[in-house]
This record gives sequence, C-alpha cells and structure tokens, in this order.
Amino acid sequence: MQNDDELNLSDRKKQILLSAVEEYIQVASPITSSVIQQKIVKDLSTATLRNELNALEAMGYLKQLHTSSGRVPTSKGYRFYVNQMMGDIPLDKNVLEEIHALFNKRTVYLGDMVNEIASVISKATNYPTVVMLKGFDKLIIKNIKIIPLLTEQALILIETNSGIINNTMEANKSIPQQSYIDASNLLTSTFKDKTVAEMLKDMPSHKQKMENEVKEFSTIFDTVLFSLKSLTERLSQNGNITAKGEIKLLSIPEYENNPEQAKKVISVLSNPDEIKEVFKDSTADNGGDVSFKIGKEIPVEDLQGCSIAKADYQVDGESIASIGIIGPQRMDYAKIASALKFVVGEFQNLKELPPANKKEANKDE
Amino acid sequence: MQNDDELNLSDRKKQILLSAVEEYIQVASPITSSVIQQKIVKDLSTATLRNELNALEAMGYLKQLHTSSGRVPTSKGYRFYVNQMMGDIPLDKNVLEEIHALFNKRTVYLGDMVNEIASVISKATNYPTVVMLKGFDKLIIKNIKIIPLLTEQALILIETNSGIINNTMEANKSIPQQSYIDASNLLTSTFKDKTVAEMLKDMPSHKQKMENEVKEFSTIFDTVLFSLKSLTERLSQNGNITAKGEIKLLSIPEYENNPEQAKKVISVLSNPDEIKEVFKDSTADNGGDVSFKIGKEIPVEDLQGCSIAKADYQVDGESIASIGIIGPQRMDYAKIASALKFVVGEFQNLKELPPANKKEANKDE
DNA sequence: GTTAGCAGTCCATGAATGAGAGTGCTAACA
DNA sequence: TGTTAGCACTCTCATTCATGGACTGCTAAC
Repeated sequence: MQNDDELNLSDRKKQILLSAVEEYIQVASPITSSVIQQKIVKDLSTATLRNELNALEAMGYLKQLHTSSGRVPTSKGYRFYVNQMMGDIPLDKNVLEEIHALFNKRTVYLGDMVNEIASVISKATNYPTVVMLKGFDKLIIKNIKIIPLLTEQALILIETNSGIINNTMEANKSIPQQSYIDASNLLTSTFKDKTVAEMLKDMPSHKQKMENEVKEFSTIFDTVLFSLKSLTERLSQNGNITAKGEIKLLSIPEYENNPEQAKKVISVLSNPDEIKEVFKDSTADNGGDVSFKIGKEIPVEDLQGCSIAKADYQVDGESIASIGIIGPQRMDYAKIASALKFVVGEFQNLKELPPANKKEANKDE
Repeated sequence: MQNDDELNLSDRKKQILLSAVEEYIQVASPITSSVIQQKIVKDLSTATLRNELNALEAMGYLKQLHTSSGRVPTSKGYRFYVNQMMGDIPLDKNVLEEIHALFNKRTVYLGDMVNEIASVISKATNYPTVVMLKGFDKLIIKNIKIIPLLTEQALILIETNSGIINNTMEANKSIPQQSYIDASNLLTSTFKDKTVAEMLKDMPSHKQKMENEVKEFSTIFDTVLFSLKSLTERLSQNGNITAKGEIKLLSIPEYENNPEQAKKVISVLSNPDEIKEVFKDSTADNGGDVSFKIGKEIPVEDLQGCSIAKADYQVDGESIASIGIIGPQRMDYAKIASALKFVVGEFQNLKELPPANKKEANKDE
C-alpha cells in the first residue's frame, strides 16, 4: 500500500515532502509554505505550494497542529522519509575513533562494554541509548579458568570469541589449587568452540566422565554449574540491559516544556521488561542493518510520540546484542542510522579479527 | 554564633521551629500559623503563633516567599534542624537487606560495586546519589595474580582488604606461563599488606632485585607498572565517580514544574570535576559520620537551592570512598542520614570481617 | 502574655483582547 | 490545466485586567 501511494506522488510532491521532513527534523517548528519557498522550491509561489501541501496532507503524509499552523510530518510521512533516505551522514571523526578504541580493548568485560557503548552512542547521537546483551550465551567459548581467591570464593573467567564473561562462585578451601587448574583445563578441553548455552546444557551429561578425571570434581562441578546458571539467568532473563543518556530528552524541544511526557518515556527506559517489549522483533527496513519504529508503530502507548532505532549484532543469525536509540519522532534518522551501522560493524570486526592484536603496545615508549 | 541564637530560643520557639521544618519537609508547602495550630501546638491561638513565627523570621530561621504566604525554613533554619535532630528514621527492611546482600558478595569488582551502591541508595532515598572511589589506592593488597589470556593481553587481579581491583595489560606470547606465575608470587610476597599506592611508589626501587629472581621479569615489570599506573590515574584523577537516579529530581515538587533548574543540577551531576568540587572537604556535623551542606553552604552557584549529604568510608583516617546525596533543601535529612550511616557501617564490616564467609552456599539444595 | 478581629498584601485563576502568523479559497491569468 | 494574487478566516500566544481566597500584621481588648 505504501508503494501505491508512492507511485501516486509526483516528483515535485516527493521533493517537497522529503525536504519538508528534513527541514522539520532540523528546525523543529512546523513547516509553512513560505519556508518551503525560501529554502527549497524557490520558483513556485506560496499559493501553489499550499496546494501541494494540502494534497500531501490529504494523503496522510503531513498534518497541521491547528488550522492556521504550518505542517508537521505524520508517522507515515516519517516512514516515507526513512524508506527513501539513502545517504548516511558521516559521523564526527572523534566519535568514530572513540567507538573504535572501545572495541579495540578486547579484554574488556562484556558488562562494562555494554555500559560504555551505550554512553558513547548516546553522546554521539544526543539521544537516550539502550544496549541489551541478549543471546550472550551464544558466544563461543575459547578458554575457561577457575581462579581461587583468598576468600572462600573463586572467579570463573570465560574467554569467548567476543569478550570475557566472569562470575564468582563458592570455593571450598579444602580443595587443593591443582584441582581447580585441572578442572579448568578439563572444562576448556570439553567445551572449547561450543557456546555457553551448549555448555550449560551438556554439562550434566559429562558429569560422570569428568568426575573420573579430576579429583574433587564433583564438588567443583556443582558450584560451577550453579554459578554459571545464575549468571546466565541474570543476564538473559532480565537481560543485561543498560540505558544511558535519558537526561538528554530534557534538552529536546519536544520535551523541554513537557516534563510529564519526558518522565513517561524515562520511566519506560528504567524498566528492563518494558525496554525488551519495545525493542523486540523489529525487522530492518531499507535493506540495512538498522530498523526503525516510528510513532504509532511502537507497541507501547506511552511511546507513541517517539521513534526508536535498533540495530542487532548477530552471530550465525542469532542476535547477541541489540542497540536501541529512542527519541522524538522528529529524530535525526540519518545520523542515527550511520551511528548504529558503525557500531555493528565494529562488533563484526571483533568477531572476525584474529584473536591476537599486534602493535598498539609500544606507544608508551 | 549559632550557639548564641540557640540559647536565645525559648523551648516553645524551638518546638515550633523544629516541627515547622519537619512538617515542611513532608508536605512541601509553606507552613502557616493555622497548620501549626492544627497539627502541633493546639493550645495556642493562631495569633500567638504568628507572633512566634514573626520572631523566628526576624532571627533568620524562617522566611516568607511573599507577604501573605506561610513560611519556609531558611538555610539557617534547616541547619538548626539538622544540628538538633537526633533520632534516625529506621530504613525499610527490604532496603537494608538489599544493601547488606550487596556487601556480602565480597568478590565483586570495586567498579561494579560503586554502581550498585549508588543505585540502591538512590532507590532507598529517592534522591540522586553519587559514589566516588577516591583513595582506592589506599586499599591494602592481599594477593596479586597475573592471568595471561588467549589474546596478547593479561589480566591483573589484585585482591585487597576491600574488594578486587583488576585491569588488563599487554602480554607477550613468547613469555612462558610460568614466568607470570612466578611474577605474581613475587609481587604478592613483596607487596602484601602494603597499599596499592605504596606498591606503585616502591616498585621501581625493587626492580633490580626482582629481575634477578624471575626470568623475563623485566618485560613483565614494565607492563604491570604501566597498566597499574593508568588504572590508578583513571580511577584517582578523574575519580571513579558514578551518579545514579538523577531523574528522580523530576518527581520532586521543587523541580516538577521547573525543568530548567533540574537541568542545571543534573548537568552538575554529569560532570565529575564539578561533583568533586561539590563534595570535597565537608566536616561531619552532629558528631556522626554524615555531613550536610545546606543551601548557600554549597560552594557552587547552581546548587545553592539544594542540599547535599555526604558520608565517607575511611580506612586509617584516609577516605577511600565517598557517598553523596543531592536534593532540594527540603530533603529528608533524617532518612538520608540513616541510609548513609548504614552503608558506611557495611563498608566497615567489609574491612573488619575475617576474609572467609561461611554458609550461604548450600541454599540451592 | 494571649487573643479576636480586621485591614492589607499577594497569588492564582480565568476572561477578554489584540497582534501575528498561516492557511483555504476564489477568481483571474498564462 | 497549472499557477498566482489577494483576501477572509482561524487559531495561537502574550498581555492585561478583575476577582476570590489565603495569610499575615497590627491594634485593641482581655
């Protein structure tokens, strides 16, 4: 149906509509016929433009806030703009470098990275940003270490193809260090190149065999399993979800004098379950990696004045992490799309790069 | 001078003043003579109370927003209230348990803990909360481990008397694992029971001796030192400062219809340098562990309508971490004081408890 | 020292007004 | 048929003004 409409649009109407949306995104105040004449279609009179605008309104791409106001895009208008918009806006070079540096610190804990990515993107786009580690248990195990601590606890450290996962577990002081080393090696050799999820699933069936190989493995086994289960539950169920930059909403014209509305949005952002609801299953438009939900397309009442953008980092068709941005419908779609694409690209590099980073080391000499 | 005034206050004036402040903290609207009569001093007429209020205003404890409004406390009025206020309000039991549980996970990384503490306190008090890890390098080293990873990096893990510090470092693959183990042991035996700061200071002078004991120590030494230096710089200079719950300001009457003001406060909170400025050197009032700066006592213009509370976690007279709460002058001082005291108490336990925690383990059976 | 009573002050609310900005429509023009 | 000038109309926004209500300050009496 969208195609039908688009076919009906004359080139002139398309031009007017697209530039009107673009202009509105920049200036945030309703677009009038005279603005269009001054900035865009200089060789037509305002009266003619009014006729065109009237037609576009009748088709549902634009609307007036009141009889004598200029026009603002409808959800349909934004959607048309997003579908047509091809050119990405290159990001600021400093921002690109900051993101790149972030991904270059490959040993970083996944939890930290989620925080940092959200911060950086929020800073780059000036919108609240959400990062969700969802299918992190689909990451591929490369190495497992159990490190006993001075307290009656130990650290489980799992190196994956995409960062480090860690958690603590109970550790009985009476078990000799060597048993932990043996257990680590056994776990590594058994589950290397499997996913965390597979490891959790398969561990019980390996129990008997493993117990024969490592002394005291039975005790270690139970605590490892318990610790990993609680970790994956914590991360997967409630999701490891971070929102950053909620406060930026307050500086956006739409919310500046409307703290009520801002509070509604922020309260959605402070509830992981709602975030999940908002960002679940969206399909990428435009053939790209970035999908948008615009206005009424969002399945949550309080957010229907907003738009959201989302990009997924996928491994073997499985989404490991999602990055979402939320803002007013009048958001800078082009800029956001290019920011998200860049970050997803960095994720991809992370996965594909050989595990060892050379250089960078001797820069302190 | 405060004492002079306090001596001049009749018991009745004291009672009126204290209850007026308390009432205002609860209801957030100016206190009138009739409110006082209805709720507090039932056996006096409003006219008499007006005389008393007038006197209190002349002494600078109360002020009117305009001629015919009720009265609100001045900074001096709040200060009097805080100095007199002895009774702490017990916190909600669930909150106590949540904080306690947080401290019980003793292996938690300090960085995470800062985040979590800020979140919990902000939730408990309903005010924005700041946690600053300042003199973390004064923590006492108990154990050092260097753990080589699959990438050309290694993890430095330092167990202290109060949590774990970790950072990554470059690691040369050509160095055998055993060298890292030896280096770890050497570092531990050399610096055990010293502070991180002392370790950094003394390392260079130990270099020669250490190089003799462990093969390839020279290379390891440099990267360890470099890594720790950059970690302490990151944590100490800019401070490891987290603010949480800034958004709660929007639900406080003082800011509800005044997003401008809220934005000013929030912008201070998003700047670590300003946070440090705001929370530096305050001395605890009231003989307790919690200090308040009230209104004009705050050395930052944009915050003079606010009050801040601060508590320090000290080790040997050295402040390791500070926890700060910011809110309107009309904040719930009693509740905040007891929240902060509780958290500092938990910090103290952390330090004093024997290193091994028993039990808690078998609750999954 | 306490109180009743009254005048005075200030805020908050809502109505009335006018200027300004844009549009829709009609009629004329190319 | 598409374009344009011109005018009437609509709606917002800011300002002004009047009214009611909530308190206080003060005075005079107890």
